[in-house]
Amino acid sequence: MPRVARPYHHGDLRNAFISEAAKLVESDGVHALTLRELSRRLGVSHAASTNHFADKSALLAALAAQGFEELAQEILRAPSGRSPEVRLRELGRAYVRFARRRPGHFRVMFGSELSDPAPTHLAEARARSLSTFREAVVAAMPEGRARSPQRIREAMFLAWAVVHGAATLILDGRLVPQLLSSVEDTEPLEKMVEHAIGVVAAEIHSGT
Amino acid sequence: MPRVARPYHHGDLRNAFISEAAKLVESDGVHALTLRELSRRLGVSHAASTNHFADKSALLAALAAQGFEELAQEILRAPSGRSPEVRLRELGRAYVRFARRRPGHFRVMFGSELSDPAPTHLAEARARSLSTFREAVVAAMPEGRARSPQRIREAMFLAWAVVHGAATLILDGRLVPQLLSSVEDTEPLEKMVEHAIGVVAAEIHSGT
DNA sequence: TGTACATCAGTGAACGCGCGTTCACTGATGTAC
DNA sequence: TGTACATCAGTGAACGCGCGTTCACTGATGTAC
Repeated sequence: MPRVARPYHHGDLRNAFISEAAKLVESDGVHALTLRELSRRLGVSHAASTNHFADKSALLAALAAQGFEELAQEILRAPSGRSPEVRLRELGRAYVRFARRRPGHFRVMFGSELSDPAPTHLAEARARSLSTFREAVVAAMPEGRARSPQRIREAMFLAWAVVHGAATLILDGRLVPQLLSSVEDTEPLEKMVEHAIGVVAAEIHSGT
Repeated sequence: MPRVARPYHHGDLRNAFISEAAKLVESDGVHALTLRELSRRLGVSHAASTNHFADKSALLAALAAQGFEELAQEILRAPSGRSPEVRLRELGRAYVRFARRRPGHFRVMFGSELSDPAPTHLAEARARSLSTFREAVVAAMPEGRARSPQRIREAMFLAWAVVHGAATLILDGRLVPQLLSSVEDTEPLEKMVEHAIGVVAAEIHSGT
């Protein structure tokens, strides 16, 4: 018995909605994300999503939570065997790499469309990925009194500002044409990111 | 003859629309910005804006252009008498200060709601403020071969990523509660910003 | 200083549109026996 | 292996809503003489 072209049951519509949402945000921006457009793209009636998401904000929260989980994984996966400074650089690379690989997730995670307050699972996933980031930054700092609360805050802020700014400018296409001839011009971009991350990692590691 | 409470003619409705738009974006986000809501707040019929803006995107463009003009002014106003490194720090401060003073403008200027391609006056204002930024960064670099195109790109990217990341994280309230106990907690925030800007300015000035 | 008149800057009703959400429904799937 | 039945995951029509935009209109303002 041959499989019908469009089975009544989708199979994994929940995840299909999430990943299609990420694609849509990546190509058209958060403001273009509607449940009806997603349903259209998935070839499903526009009421189908209610079986998987209570409402639109639940879908956004699921997408963001998935993003924070993956970001934490990405950070944890950064090689830790080598020197703290190298590890810190890996951390920064991981953040920017994540943003570039999952631009739709990133935009929603750090956009303003999420409902406030965030549902528990999202708040937890976010807190978890930030803790992971924080721990990696602290580990790269010199020991002793250089790890005062003040110093830690400054290091965190510096590291976060650089990687977040880099990711944001890249995703939003701000570097073209002033700093980059085109978005495909990936090699000079890598060099700029490497340089910025290197400066920050060296600074934090030396702990001046 | 006493002034009527609501004169038929507003006086400067065009600018009123722009500044009310900035306020609305600041408090409720870009997605809450609608012509009808602005009209409501200004106590004017919802068709009144058509006399001043062809459509909604024209209003957004005007708001963004005004923002870029002001940002360029802010950068130019940074004291230039002192050392290049000090001047570079002033530049960074100016960028972050602008974002905090005009959060509504900033969000629209760097958001994704602007029509593409941008109208000429907006494109020009944007290019002008970026050039101003770039010139200030280059001026702070050591002379000679340290000013190669590659080095300039790297310095620009580093400086921009830090201030843009800082501004974005602050405006989006990302620092609370991990790095800041509350948004009003302005003193530790100033210190973090100062530190980050100082690190970057020193790096660019020394030109390693 | 008055008057005629063009232009400017508002009003308010109406439009079509796409949205999120709800609802009764039905086909598909899983399970107990 | 077959059957009865509960549950799950879809459909499609309908809803009310707020939006941007258009339109004929009118009151206010500015200007020529």
